[in-house]
Amino acid sequence: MSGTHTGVPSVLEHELPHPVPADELAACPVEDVFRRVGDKWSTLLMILLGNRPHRYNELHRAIDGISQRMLTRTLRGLEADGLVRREVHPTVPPSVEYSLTPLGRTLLEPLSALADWAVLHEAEINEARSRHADAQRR
Amino acid sequence: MSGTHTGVPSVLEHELPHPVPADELAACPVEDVFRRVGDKWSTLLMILLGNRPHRYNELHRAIDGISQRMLTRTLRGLEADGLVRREVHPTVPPSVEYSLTPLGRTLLEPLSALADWAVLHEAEINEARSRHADAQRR
DNA sequence: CCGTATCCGATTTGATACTG
DNA sequence: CAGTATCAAATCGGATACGG
Repeated sequence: MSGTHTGVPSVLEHELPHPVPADELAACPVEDVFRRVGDKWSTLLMILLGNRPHRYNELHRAIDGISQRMLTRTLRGLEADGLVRREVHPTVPPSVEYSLTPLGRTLLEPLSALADWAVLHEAEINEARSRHADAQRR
Repeated sequence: MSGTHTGVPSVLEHELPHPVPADELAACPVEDVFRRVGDKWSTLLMILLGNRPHRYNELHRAIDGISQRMLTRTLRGLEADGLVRREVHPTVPPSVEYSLTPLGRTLLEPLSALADWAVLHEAEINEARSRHADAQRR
C-alpha cells in the first residue's frame, strides 16, 4: 500500500470498491456506531456511566441542558444496542439504575482514543479554522 | 479509580463535574470531532482520500449516492478544519485535487480503532437488538 | 470539470405539560 | 421518581436546475 498513516491494520485500510455500494460502510455496523458517537448525548452518558452507575434523575441533574425526552430516548437507544443496562428496583418510589454493560465498557477505549485526539489537536484545528475564515473574507 | 475498562489514561477518565456545564465536553473540541465522525459522508471521504488523492468528480463517482451539494459541503467542512487540502490546478478544463493533510492522516488511526470495534462487536450489537425487540413486543 | 442556488422532505432536538 | 405525549424549532440531506 502507498502512503497510509502508520501501517496499523484495520478494516479501513482495505482498498474500497469504486463505486462504494453505499452499503460497504453504510448499512454495515460502522455507520451505526459512528452515528451514535456523533449524536448529542450518547457519548457523554456513556462516560458518566463509565465512572459509576447512575439513577435516572441523577443523570438528569448531572448533565445540565438535557431534556427528559432526550435523556430517555438516548438511554433507550444505548440499551437497545446492549451498551447500557437498565435495572428497575420495585421500591416505592421506584428507582431505576443505569450502568454500562461489559460491551459498553469495551467501547470506551476507542472513544477515549478519539477524544484524546480531539484534545491533542485542538489548537491545529482552531488555527486551520482561523486561516479558512480569513481566506473566506476576501 | 474504581472499575474503569482498562486503565488507559484518557481525557475521559477524569471525574466530571456535576452538573456538567454543557461545555466541558460540548463546546470543547471533543464534540466537534464526534459530530464530524457521526455525519453521513465525512469519514467515508477521509478513508478514500487516505488511499490516495482524488479529484472532485472522481469522488462523486466513487461514492454512489452522494449529491453534489453534500460532496461539496462535506469537503469544505473538512478543509475548514484542516483535515483535507484542496488544490486547484488552473488548467482548461479546471481540475481540483483533494487530499488528506498530515493532520487528517493522524485522525485515521483513532477512526480505524472505532471502525474495528464496530466490526468486531457487530454480532453482539445485533443480538442485543434482537433481544430488545423481543422484549418490546409484549 | 467543478461547482452554486433553491427548494423541500426527513430527521433530530428541545419545550412544555401531564402520569403511574 | 421515572418517565410519556404532544408540538414546534432547528438541522441535515437530497433533488433539481443553473453557471464559470
